[in-house]
Order: sequence, then C-alpha cells, then structure tokens
Amino acid sequence: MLDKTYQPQKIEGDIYCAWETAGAFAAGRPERSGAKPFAIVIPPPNVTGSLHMGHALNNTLQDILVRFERMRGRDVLWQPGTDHAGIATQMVVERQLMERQEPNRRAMGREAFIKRVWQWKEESGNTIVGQLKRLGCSCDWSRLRFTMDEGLSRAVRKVFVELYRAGLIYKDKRLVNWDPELLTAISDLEVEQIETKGHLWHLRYPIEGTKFDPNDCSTFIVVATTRPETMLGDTAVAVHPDDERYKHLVGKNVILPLVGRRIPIVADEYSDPEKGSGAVKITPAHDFNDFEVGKRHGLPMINVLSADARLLLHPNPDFIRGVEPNPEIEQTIQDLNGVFRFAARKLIVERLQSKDLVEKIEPHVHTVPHGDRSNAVIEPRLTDQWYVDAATLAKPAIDAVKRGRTTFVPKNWETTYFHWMENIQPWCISRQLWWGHQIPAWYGPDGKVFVAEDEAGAKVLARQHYGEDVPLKRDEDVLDTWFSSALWPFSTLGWPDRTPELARYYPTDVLVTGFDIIFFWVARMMMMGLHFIEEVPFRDVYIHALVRDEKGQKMSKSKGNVIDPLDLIDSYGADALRFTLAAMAAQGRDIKLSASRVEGYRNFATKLWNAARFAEINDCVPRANFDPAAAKVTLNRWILGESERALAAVTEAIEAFRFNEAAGVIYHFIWHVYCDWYLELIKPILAGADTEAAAETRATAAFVLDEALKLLHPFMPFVTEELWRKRASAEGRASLLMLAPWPERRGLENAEADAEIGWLIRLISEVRSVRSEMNVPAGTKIPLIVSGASEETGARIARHDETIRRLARLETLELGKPPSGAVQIVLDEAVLALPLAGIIDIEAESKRLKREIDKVGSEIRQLDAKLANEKFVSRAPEHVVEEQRERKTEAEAIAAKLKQALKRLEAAL
RNA sequence: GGGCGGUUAGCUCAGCUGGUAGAGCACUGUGUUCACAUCGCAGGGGUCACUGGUUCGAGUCCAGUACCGCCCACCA
Repeated sequence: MLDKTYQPQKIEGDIYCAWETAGAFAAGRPERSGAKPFAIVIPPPNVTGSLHMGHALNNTLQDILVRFERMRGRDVLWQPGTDHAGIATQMVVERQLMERQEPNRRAMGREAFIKRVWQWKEESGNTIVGQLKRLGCSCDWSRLRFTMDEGLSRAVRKVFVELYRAGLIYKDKRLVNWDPELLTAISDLEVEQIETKGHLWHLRYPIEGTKFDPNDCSTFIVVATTRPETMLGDTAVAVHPDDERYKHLVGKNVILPLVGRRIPIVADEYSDPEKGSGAVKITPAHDFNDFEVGKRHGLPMINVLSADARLLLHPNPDFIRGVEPNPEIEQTIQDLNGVFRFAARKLIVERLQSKDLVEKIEPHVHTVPHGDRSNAVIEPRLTDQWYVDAATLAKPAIDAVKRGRTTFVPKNWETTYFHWMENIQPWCISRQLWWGHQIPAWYGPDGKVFVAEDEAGAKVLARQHYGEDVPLKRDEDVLDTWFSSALWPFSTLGWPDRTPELARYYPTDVLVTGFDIIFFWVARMMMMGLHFIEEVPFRDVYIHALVRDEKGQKMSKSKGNVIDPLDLIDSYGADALRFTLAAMAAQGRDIKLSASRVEGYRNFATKLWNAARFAEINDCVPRANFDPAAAKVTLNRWILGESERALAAVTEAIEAFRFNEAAGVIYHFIWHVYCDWYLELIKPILAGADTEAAAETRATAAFVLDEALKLLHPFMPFVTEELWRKRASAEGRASLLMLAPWPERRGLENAEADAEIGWLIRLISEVRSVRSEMNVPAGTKIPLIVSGASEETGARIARHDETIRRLARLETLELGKPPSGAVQIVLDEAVLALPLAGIIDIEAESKRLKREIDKVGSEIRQLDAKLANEKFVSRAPEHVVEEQRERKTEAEAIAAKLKQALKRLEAAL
C-alpha cells in the first residue's frame, strides 16, 4: 500500500542503489551489443568542487537525454569523470595550508606539496560524484576517469610531443598575461576585463638639447598614461606619422625623466592623434601594443617589474627567469627598488610633480585586466612560455562546423564560435604551478630543449644531439588544465590505445555544456579531436544558459546568493529540482531559479503519486495481455489517444533539445488530462454495473499510467521508478523502469472519441461555471434539462448520464423543454437549462446573457469584417478562410440560441 | 568599437515554421466521506517596450529607437 504522500528522502537512496546493483548504467550491456551506441562525455567537474546549480542543470539535461535514449534501446555510454583543475585546486590546498599554519608550498617542496594535493583529492575528490548520484545521474561509474590518471596523462604527453614535432607547439619569449599573486602566466581567456575608475597622467618628457622649461612647450613633449610607474621602462615616444604637431620632433630624442635615459621619438601608426596628447610613451616590456611597436622599431625591452609586481631596478638573484635587469637607473630612484607597483606609482608621480613634469591629472575610466582566479591586476610580462599554434588547429575546427559535421543548438552560438576561432591567438599553455601535467620537455646544459614522452626518450634525443650523455633537467612548468580537458572525448575512451570503446563511442553524440566554456573547452576539443582522431568529437553541442538567482544575478559565493542544489534536493527531492531545471531550460535564456517553482513541481510528484494510489485502490493493475487497440469504451479510446499525443510531443521535444516543452507536455498530460479529467470521468464506470467496461477501464487506467511513468522517467527518475516497482502486478515486473522500452506509437488517436469526450468536458465545465457564478452551494444538487439536442447529443447524454450527473452535481438529467426562469447555457446546437427558481437572481441572469450576446456579437462583427475583406478571401489560404466561415456560422447559431434564452427568461419576469 | 540576447499577467517565464495570447507562483470566491488541502472547482488580471514597414492578417518577419544584460576587442 502506498503512503499518502510521496516522501523522496525515504526512497531516493534505495532506488539509486537498485539501479547500480542491476548494472543499469553500464555501457555495452551484452543485450545491446547490436544496438546503436549513444555517447555523452560529462563536462568534468573540478575534483575539489561541490555541486552547484550550474552542475545540477548541466547534468539533469544530460541525464534526461541519456535515460531517454537508453529507453529507446540505444547502447548508452555516459562517460563520467573529474578534472584536476590546476590553479583552482592548488589554491584550495595552499589556502588550507595557510589556515592550518603549516609550511607553505615553497617551504614544503614540490614533491611533498603534490603528494598533499593528491591526498586532498582522494579525501574530497569524490564528494562531487556522490552529489551527482543524489541528483540521479546515470553515468557509467565503472568508467570514472580523472584528468591526471595515468592513462589520461599518457594521452597528454603524447599530444604534447606530437604537436611539438609537428611544429604546432613551440616555446616563445613574448608578453604574457602574468598573475603577480599566483606567480604564473595565464591565457587570454583567464583574464577578465574590469571597468575601473583611474586617472590619466599627462607627463612632460624633456626634449634632448633643450633646457626644460615648464612654461615653454617647445622644450618637452607631453605623453598621457594610466600607468605612470611603467615609465621607468620606456624606450621610445611614438607619434603618428601624419600628425603635424609632432612631425618636426620625429627622429629627435627625449630624456626620460627620473631615469635619464635618452629615448627616441618615433613615428608609428599605432599612435592615435585623437587620444591623450597624441604622443604616447612606449614601454615594450609592459604593454601588448607597445611590445608590437617596440618590435617594429627595434626598441630595447626593459623590464622594471619583478614577478610579484615590485619595481625591479637592479639585478635581482631571485627574480623569475626570463626577466632582464635594468642597468640604467639613476641614483635618485634606487630607493624605489622593491616597492610594490601601486605604491611605486604614487611615489613616482610625486617625484615627477616635484620637478614640474606632470602637466595634469584627469579622472579616467578604463578597463583593467584581472586574473579570473586570483582577482589580481594582471601584468603583461616578458617571459618564456610554451604556446600552441591555435590558428592552424582552428582551421579544420571552423570547417567542421561550417559543413555541419558538428551543430550547435541553439544555432546562433556558431556565430560566437566562428568569431573567436577566426581571430584566435596563440594559446599559452605553460603555467608556473606544481599541480598538473608537468611539461614533457628536458633541457641540456646549454639550454637546448628535448621534447619526449619520458626522460628516457629525451636522453636518446640528447645523446643524438651532443654525441654523449649529458645531465638533463626537466621543465618545471605544468600545462594549462584545459589542455588535458581538450582531449577528454578521446582520452577517456582509452586513446592513444585503439580501444574498442574508442571505435564504438567516438564521435560522441552530443555535448551538453554552458556557453561560458565554449572557448575554454568546446573549441579546444574540436581542435584536438579533429587533429588526433580526424573526426569531430561530437555531432551536436547543446548550449544551455546560466542559472541565476531569483533576481537574475549570477550566483557567487562572494554575493552570498548561492542556492545549494543539495538543500533543494533535501527539501523537495531530486525529481522536483530536476523537473524545475528542465521546465525552465528554454533555449537561449538564463534561468532564474526560485524555490516556489521547485515546490510546485514537488507537488506534481505528489499528484502523480496519488494518481498511482487511486489506481492501487481501484485495482487498476497492469495486465500483460492488454491490447490498447482493442479498447471499446469511448473514454478509454480517448485517453489512449491523448496519451499517444503526449508521447509524440515529448519525443519530438527531447529530440530537438526542447526540454521545457517536453516537461510542459508531460506535466499537462498527467495533471490536467489524466488526473483532472480521466480519473474523475472513470469513477462512475469503475463503480458501475457494466463489469466488462469496468475491467477494460481498469486495464486502460493502468496502462496509461505506466505509459506516463515512462514519459516522465527521464525527468523524474526516482518517483517514477518507485511507482513502477510498487505497481507491479502479482507476476511482478521483469525489469526496472529505466531499462523499460520507450512507448511505441500505435495510431490510437481517435477523432470520434476526442469529439465526444471534448463535448463531455465542455458540458461539465459550463455547468460548473454557471453554478459557481450563481453561487449555487457546492453540495446542492440541481436538475438539468437539455433542449434542442441532436440525436447524437441525446445518445451521448445517455451514455454519460451517470458521469455528467456526478461531475456536474446534478439531481436529474433529462431532455425536455426549457422551463421558464432557468439559467440557460448554449452548448453547440443544444440549450442546457438549470431551473434555479428561488436561487437565481433573474435580473443578474438576464445581464449575464446580455453580456454573452454582446461577446458573441462582437466576434461576429469581427469575422464579418474579415470575410467582407475581398483581399482576405482571395489571398488567405482556403482552409483559413473556411475556418473563419465556420466560426461565423457557429457564432451566429449561438447568438440566436442566446437570444431565445433571453426571451424565455424575460417571459418569466 | 564588433557581436549576441532580452523587454509578454503582480512575480518568474513559455509561445517552434505569422491565423482570435499560455504556464507556475501569487491573488479572489468556494469546498461536495468515496486518490490527492503538497488538493479540487470557479474566477480576476495582458494596448505582447516604442516607432515605422512587409502582409488579407504581426507577440511572431524586416528596419530603426529606448532601456537592460552578456561576450569579444581596445582604451594614451
């Protein structure tokens, strides 16, 4: 016997356990060996992370697809795994060390620190897996992978070596985005531009050979800058070649204030006469544009900042490699050495001011680059780093999408993808971190690099090069986390080995992910997949939106507006959360999540539960030999047709990734069709004398409920599986619902049944509506007299007499002449009269009828106007015109009936 | 500067290929032992941001305007 309400907490664990023990998640089940495969790789959550709303959405959608396809008979692989998340994880562990006042990572040493991170990974790394299970995710957990597993690491090394040999990975010294807090390079994508209020300092640079006079502008040139502290590294001043103001100065020099260095005034198109003073200081070692200008003019690149962003004015033994010291510093500023950049800015401006070298200071709003993890202001910094030639790899990846080998859903994300891919920059892949895949490159004593999958391989290469064995030192850097993620669709399937899994499940069918990682991840998987497997990694990419809070703000820990999906699961059940996310996952829009919505869908689960209780109480048990096509009772034929319509709509919607539509259809079908109408309408039959009809109805009710459980299962797996299991007939169920076949279409839709039950529903609704409007107490039974009924209506009334009387709360139901003083309802050709003498207010009823007449009248006028419009009649499609004509005929008939009704009513006055 | 998206009921949002506006929540009234008050029944509430255009017909297509949001690039 089912409990009175559904309590998710009581059964979710058991159900999940039952699925796991049955091996229901496993790919490659023997009975499906002949089936078409269906594969999805999970976007691997960070190993130290915990489930947030974005994961909940992302994985709900994947699970819906996966369960749907599994029920459709496909051999499903949902490949799970986690990501080592280099910077993020290293930061977590470093913070932990700090909190516990343990030695920091440098004090610990690399090996001990990495061991510590692994420890942390083992401890907390699988919480996310447990949380995905609570959400109901049906991943093949036996295939769980981690980006730093031996197998995946082997793939990383092989990819690195092969790309290096192909010239697609190279080492280069150029400006990178440097995070002075994390002390590592980061890629362009990890830089966030944040609008900041700052200042624009206009500095006077004295012209060589003149005597500087602040009142004589021919003795200096003004440059504007937002970063005065970098002036110590200036190596030129640039003006536009066509700028008449400065033409005479090109080729001359200025004396760099404070430093005393002589630097040239050069002409370069980069300089914009409109901006600032039209002359711009060039600091090639600290600005991306200036770097380019510097290269064009062969300017020296002088670095004036240390790795942690202090002024670096003399050789410093501790600085990070690749940095040049600055020999030309005047004694007057030697004391600034080692001062942090922002303090240095203030001091330098003060010193310039004291020499009258600052013309003005303006407030200025500009965007400042910040590290997305550390939130520190990023410094462009000249260092040696490893790069991937992304532009070359992008070409086939662009082509594959252009040719439709991979399709984005919604399609408009392809624009974003193309735009980025067509302008792609070299990808900086080295990170000065410890946690990650160490770069497989070794250096000889002279700095010559040898790239190989392991040290033995590097030694072989070194011996070939030097003619003898020499000591080798491995590159200390690790790879960007996204480098290993880029291989995920094939590294998880066993590549570089040619495994059967790789052959069977690659390319995967669909990737489900958020738009925020199209560049980070999707684009790079495309590049790597096409290069190494020569095939796209996935056929479809379904891009979903971000989950925001109720006010539409991005959820973040710092804002404190994070809704924990596990809290919602605890309160309302995983099914309710899943259904909410699916129902709100309309394409191309962010999801603003509210708890009331989740509560509403929890209620939906309860509603379904109670429908099953009703079935149980009324002995509506699934019958093995039930043939829906043989149903005779109109009501049953109707619900079977409705069920099939729902099936078609849900199937099509999921196939098209319209999750919200699928959820809406199944919700409406179960609640408003099956529960509100069908179950109410069959009550008299179940209690009636016609045992044959009752038996058929029991079987149909059970059958349709089972079909509904199947349709709902991908969205609400727990409650549906529980009911499936509990609703087993005496002979029991052969299998789990999650492995049951998706319903088939049998052509059960029946227009005749639809018309009849549609009529029945309208009749009952009309009577109820009038009762309510006339304030007839719910408990009062009233008579109903039908006049003007056609033969068909008469037959229908006879067939559904019992049902109508029960649902409309009627005392009697008969054909006859409408009595005077009755409320009259026009239903098609017939008039329904409710003699409510003594109850109704004739005056009010007359008004009601007049209102109705007006309404119909205005409709008729509208239709008349339309039909009188010759252009409409001649140009609109025939069926539309016909429809309007029919509508008009009906409206006129109703108007006539209403007028008669009004006449009768007035006669009673 | 380039690109994308949004503006529909009090709130949160649906509305695919143009043919008389929908859901959930909230609100109002009501409550008939017989699945469900986490419920039933009935109901109120929208000039679909604005302007123009295409069309017999526009929430839906096109152009523009306003406001909001996001992404990319850049900022002396």
